Amino acid sequence: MNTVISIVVCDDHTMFRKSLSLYLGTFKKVKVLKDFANGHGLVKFLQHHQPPSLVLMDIKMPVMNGYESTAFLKQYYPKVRVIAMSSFDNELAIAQILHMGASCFVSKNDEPDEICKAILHVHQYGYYMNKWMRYQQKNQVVPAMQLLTAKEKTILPLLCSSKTYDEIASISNISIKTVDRHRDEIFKKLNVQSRLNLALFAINNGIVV
Amino acid sequence: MNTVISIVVCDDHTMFRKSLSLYLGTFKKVKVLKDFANGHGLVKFLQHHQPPSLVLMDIKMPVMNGYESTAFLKQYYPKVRVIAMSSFDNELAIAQILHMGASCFVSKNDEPDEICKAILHVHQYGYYMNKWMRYQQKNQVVPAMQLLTAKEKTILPLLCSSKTYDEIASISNISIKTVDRHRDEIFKKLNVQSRLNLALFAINNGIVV
DNA sequence: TAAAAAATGGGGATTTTACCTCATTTTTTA
DNA sequence: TAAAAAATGAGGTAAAATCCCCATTTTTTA
Repeated sequence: MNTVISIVVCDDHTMFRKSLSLYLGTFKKVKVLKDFANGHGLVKFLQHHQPPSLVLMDIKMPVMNGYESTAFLKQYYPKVRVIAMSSFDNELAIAQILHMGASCFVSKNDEPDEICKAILHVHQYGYYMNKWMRYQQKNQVVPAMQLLTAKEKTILPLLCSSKTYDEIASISNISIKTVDRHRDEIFKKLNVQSRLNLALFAINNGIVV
Repeated sequence: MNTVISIVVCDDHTMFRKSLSLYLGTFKKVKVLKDFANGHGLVKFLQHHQPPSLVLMDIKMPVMNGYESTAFLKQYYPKVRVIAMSSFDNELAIAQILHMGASCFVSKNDEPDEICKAILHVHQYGYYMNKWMRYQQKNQVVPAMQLLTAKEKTILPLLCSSKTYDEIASISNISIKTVDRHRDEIFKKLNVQSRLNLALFAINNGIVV
């Protein structure tokens, strides 16, 4: 293929996003169409522009994170390939973003060269087997958030804040006892024993910011 | 001045570090000597090489973080200017790194152009007044860690883990009651009401990883 | 439409945290 | 060396969190 690969970069850190875009732009085969601080910018862009062939997607972003953005793309623009990026090389987070429809994952701790290979390979073959993908395939990792029910997912971020159960119950319009039950289930499913532990886990997985 | 500004970049994210280095290398006035994943790499480098005139220093890094690395540079290589960088634009963290001896702070959310200006200005005048520095000067921010005593600093990360007071006491070789007292003081000084709150604060300040 | 899963919430017990007061010893600093 | 700061720890209380049990209603799925 000699066509230029059009790319959009989504990452909340301007300096990273811009310098990576500049770097990628030095390759003849790649053209960075646009870059956004979160998925929302991309969504608005797609309303009036042709979609790129590929999106480099950070996982942890404000407003609209990588999980939501990837799910959106897969629903409305299924042909757009997504390569997920993250600074936390957490197997559950990787499993989650792949489950949302990402074609590949690269770590921000990888060499920049790795992302070039990923771009070229994903564009040509639809996948790229690096160490992260091999690990996922070998260990059949189940994404943590998959284990949680809809209600549990809404309770989770509240448990990761300094709100009391009283406040969480009030915000969620349910009784403290129900919050209690949901907490029980979440703890069991994610294998933690305290809200502090849960918060550390959630931060580590990009589930809460 | 027409001399080339020699720079070292310290940041644990390879992809960011490398692509930023490539970007900075495109400027005639700047030469990126070397880049490291943490302060320890820089320390080893300085044992056998001439120091750079400037270091771009991430705050949150494993092994040897930005605070420690800046303090080290100021003690043994006081002529080397440090520009601190971070993804969390936390005023207390900025105050802390400036207190350790950094000449300027730039956020990873700033435009890449901002770092160029900072480099040129710090190299020429020793300082660069951007919005972060203005805020610090205007509000006379006192770095949080400054408020804590030595013992409190050692207890802090333990409080941010899921250890019980029993375990913390055992690890620290003091009674639970003493842990209790230290916790009291830390909470008051940092104005938090729970360990979960403390952990979120500490993560947000790059105090714990 | 029947079965399964999810969401709801009451009762109750134990543990852990949070927050006081007070006092002694050790270390640091002026 | 005297004063100040830091580290130590006891006693006690109230609140919050953790972890069980149980059952009913609602929603989803096969």
